[in-house]
Parts: sequence; structure tokens; C-alpha cells
Amino acid sequence: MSKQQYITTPLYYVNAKPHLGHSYTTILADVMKRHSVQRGVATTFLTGTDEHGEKIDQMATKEGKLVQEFVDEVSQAYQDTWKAMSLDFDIFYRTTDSTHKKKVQFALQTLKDRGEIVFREYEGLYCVGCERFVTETELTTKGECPDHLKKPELRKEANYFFLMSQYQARLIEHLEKNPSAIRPDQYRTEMLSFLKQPLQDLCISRPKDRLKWGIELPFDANFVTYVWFDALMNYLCATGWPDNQTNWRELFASAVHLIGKDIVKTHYVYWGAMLMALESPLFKELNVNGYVLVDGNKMSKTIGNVVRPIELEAQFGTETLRFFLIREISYGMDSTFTLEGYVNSINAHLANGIGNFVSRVLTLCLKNFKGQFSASVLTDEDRALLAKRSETLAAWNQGFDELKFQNAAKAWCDLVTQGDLYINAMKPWALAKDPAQSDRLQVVLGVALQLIEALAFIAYPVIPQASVAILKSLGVPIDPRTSLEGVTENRFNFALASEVPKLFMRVQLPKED
RNA sequence: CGCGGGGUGGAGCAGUCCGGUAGCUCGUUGGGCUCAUAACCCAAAGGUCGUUGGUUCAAAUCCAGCCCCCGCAACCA
Repeated sequence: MSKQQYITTPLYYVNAKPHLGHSYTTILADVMKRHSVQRGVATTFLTGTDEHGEKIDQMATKEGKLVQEFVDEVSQAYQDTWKAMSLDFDIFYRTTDSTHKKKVQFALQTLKDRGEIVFREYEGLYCVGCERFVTETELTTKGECPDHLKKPELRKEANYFFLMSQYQARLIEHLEKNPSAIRPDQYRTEMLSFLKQPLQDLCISRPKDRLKWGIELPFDANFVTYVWFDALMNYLCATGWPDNQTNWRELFASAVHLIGKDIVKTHYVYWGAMLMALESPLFKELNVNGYVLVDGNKMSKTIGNVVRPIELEAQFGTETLRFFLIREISYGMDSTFTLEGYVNSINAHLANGIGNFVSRVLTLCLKNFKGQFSASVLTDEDRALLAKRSETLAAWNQGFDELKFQNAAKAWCDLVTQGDLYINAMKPWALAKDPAQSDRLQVVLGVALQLIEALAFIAYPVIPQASVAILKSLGVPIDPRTSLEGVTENRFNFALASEVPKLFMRVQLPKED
């Protein structure tokens, strides 16, 4: 395993405030970062906002605000949301930063000088209402724009094009040689299929009379650059590129881009070709997630089913959303979010599972545990349970490596069940009534505490605050942020806190109204 | 014939690549336990694995066709 990793989310477009979909990707990046750091990998986590484009300009005008003022506000809303959820990002990138603009212009000039960007006139269907070119397939059967119900007109326009088509063969070759370049595999299949078609060149500019809010082309003041070179470049710019004093190459080569399934093409094909043109290493992999549908529909303002992550955690408890997203979603596939399923999962695994287990063990301990026990008297059952700690960790790590997070979480939940079974079988409450069993009681409780310690260490990436709280109440001094030592160590003394922590309580569905 | 995904007990899903007693969570019913957050544990009921046909000793799994549902189709995670 490499010693460093660079995890990114897409830069979110500031036309909407953060919703559950944004949160899923961003939370996952946070979980993956914490997991990598625990395993000794130095990890940089980037997220941010994409702030240019005519749509943004229009929205600001509509709200009677200066554009910069508008994007500042929305961008801040993203930062506030992630901070409120304690997401541990290292870089919050904004495309309106002056450094970004300069670097984008440098990239454009470099490619222009090399002849990779050319000026070309083209003709297409232009919808006056949309103020953009549309493709025939977007139109209704009558040949009208579905939004404006008017036929688009044929219009000519000159623009700058990035000669992307020349990279087609290399893009295919890279994907064939690197099966993990796009995961899960279904999206790799999709891209290979797409790349069988002839690849077009990419239009990267807009004339200023159509789009003012953007980065001006360094070689033509009448144009601004259009989304691709503006937004995608962030991943590279943030590494220190193009400054060769930095280790940007090494860092970027470790990049894991987390993206939604709608932007696989822009990331593999456009971004891949751009990187090749810029003579940069390619990113290491694209990890593609499906949509989180709400009650079976894609979230949209029109349907009014937008779910705000902050409200969920405020209502149902810190870290419950993180756990739910990891435990219940098959990575790469669409999933359906319902309040009912969410509440179900919280109660089954967090409240009845780890929450109750910690509660029952610590209650027994506070009454009966003397702080230490002797290892010389471990029974086979004790050893068998303790051995399951490293088995669970192995399954957990494998789940993360294969992006099968639900398998990882399942293995962890199973270990909680093993703990419950152990307590049921050992009946420490019965041992406590028999003075002759005093030593045995210490061992049983001590083993259960070791199990809880391991559970807390393993689950740290998903439920960091709860994990830390558990370890604090056990008096374990090792830091779960940077170590997995607590999973397998044999600890024979615990300086227990004097109270049983209330970790995850049962929650109820809000009443229908 | 554009591309891709999905169709598995009441609900939500895993299993499909590498065929061989159909598994998990929730729910239901009965039992156990009593340390714990009305919790935990055990057992039972409940499935023609969308459909038709093929390959095979054997198909949820491989092959062919068909029927539904959902995305994408040049800036919605």
C-alpha cells in the first residue's frame, strides 16, 4: 500500500445548498480518509465549490445580489455544513480564488502554445430561451426545446476547442490495463463502451456576450473558459501543480476521485485527456457512487423531497447518518433513503447493537469489575471471542479495499452480536452472586471490555465521536485516529469512568401530520 | 435494435464474475434470559430467485429471447 492518498469529492456547483447526495459523497470521503490514516496512510482530503457559469450569474441577479456575494454565501453554506458534521477535510477549494484563475489560465496558455487548443467555427441548434446550444436528442418529438416549447434556431458560433479526440486510444489502453481505474466495474464497462465511438473534440470556451461569469482566456479576452478547464482543474491545482518544487506528481498519482455516476464521462474522458495533454500522471482511480433516491425519486426542488443532512443528524443523533450510509448502501448502486429505513437501521445496529452492548457490559463492570484481571486463566471461549477481533478487522479492511462498505459494516455488527452471545453464555450477573466465582467474573468482564475496545477502534472511521467516547469511558489511552493497535492488544486493566455513556438511544419516526 | 443498472419470502437488500443445501436487516409468531437502551439470545412461519426456452447430473448463478422499472445521452453526488 502506498504511503499517501489524495481523496477528492467533486466541487459542488453553488446553484443549490448541500443535500443528502452531496453529503453521501463527502461523508464517504471523510470515512475513507479516517480509515486510511488509521492504517498509516497520509491522506489529503479535498472538497470545495464550483462557482462559475451563467446559471450562477442569473441566480444572483434574481436574488438581487452581486455574483461574488452570492457565491460566497452558498460556498460558506457548504463549508458550514461539512464543519457542522465534523468532516475532516484538508482543503476547501473554490474556483473563484485568484490562484485558481491564474493556474487555469496557465494551463490554457500551455495547451494553446502546444497546439492542443484551436479556434473553430461550428454550427448547431441554439435555443434562445436556454441561451445555449442543444442536441437533437434533447428535443421533444416535435423538435422543440422541452423547457421553452420553441424550435431552436440554426446558429453559427466560433469557439476554442481542446483536441481531445487524439487521446482516445490512450484512454482506452489505460482503462484496459488498469481495471481499478474506474470502480465498481460496471462503470468501467460503460466507459469502454462509450470510447468505442469516435471521440469528439471538446468545446472549452464561451463568448463573453453569452457568459460573463467565468475565467477569461489568456489568449483571447472575448472569451471565458467553460466548465471543464475551470472546474476539473481544481484537483490538480490543489496539489501544488505546476510548481515543481512541490511533490505534486506523487500526490496526484495517488488521487482517488469520488464521484457520482452522472459525471463518470467528464472525469474519465475529459479529465483524463486533459491530464495527458498537460503531461501529468493520471489519477489513481475513479470511485463511482449511485444516487441516493428519496422515497424512490431523485431529489429535486420541484418534487420537494430534498433531504438536508444537518436536519437529520439534529433530529436523530450525531453520526447516525454516517453509519446509515455505510451500512445500508451498496456502493455504486442507487439506493433509496426513507425515514423509516433510517430509523430502523439506527435502532437495530446503533441503539440495540453497540449502544446496548456497551451499556450492559459497563453497567456490570461498574458494579463488579475491579479494574484488572489475570490473563493466565482465559478459557477457550474467551480466546475464541478475542480471536474474532482480528478476523473482523480483516473483513472490515477488505470491505474498504473492495468498496463494499456494507460488508465491512456487517462484519462489525456481527462482532457486536458475538459480544452479546458471549455475555448471555457467561452470565456474569450469576457469577457475581457466587463469591467462589469472583476471579472468573473479572476475566469475563475484562474480555468483554477488550471486545468493546476493539469495536471502538474498528468503527472509528464511521462513528469517530462515539468511538472516542467509548474509549474514554474505558480509560484506554491509545488514539484511534492514528492507530488500530487497540483491536488486537491484550489489555488487562481498564480505568473505567464512573458513568455509563449514553451512546445511541432508540429513536422514533416523527408522527405523521 | 444508443449506453448502463435493477427485477430474490410482507418491506429493504446481499448472493450472480468462479453453477451444487437461498442468506442478511426489519416485521410476524412462539420460547429463553433478566446484566442492559421495552434490550439481548434461540426457534418457527413465510420465497415457482420477472418471464420463456436452452446448456448441465445440477441454474438465482452460464447462454438466447421476451416483459417491466430506473438512470445516462456533453456541467444535478
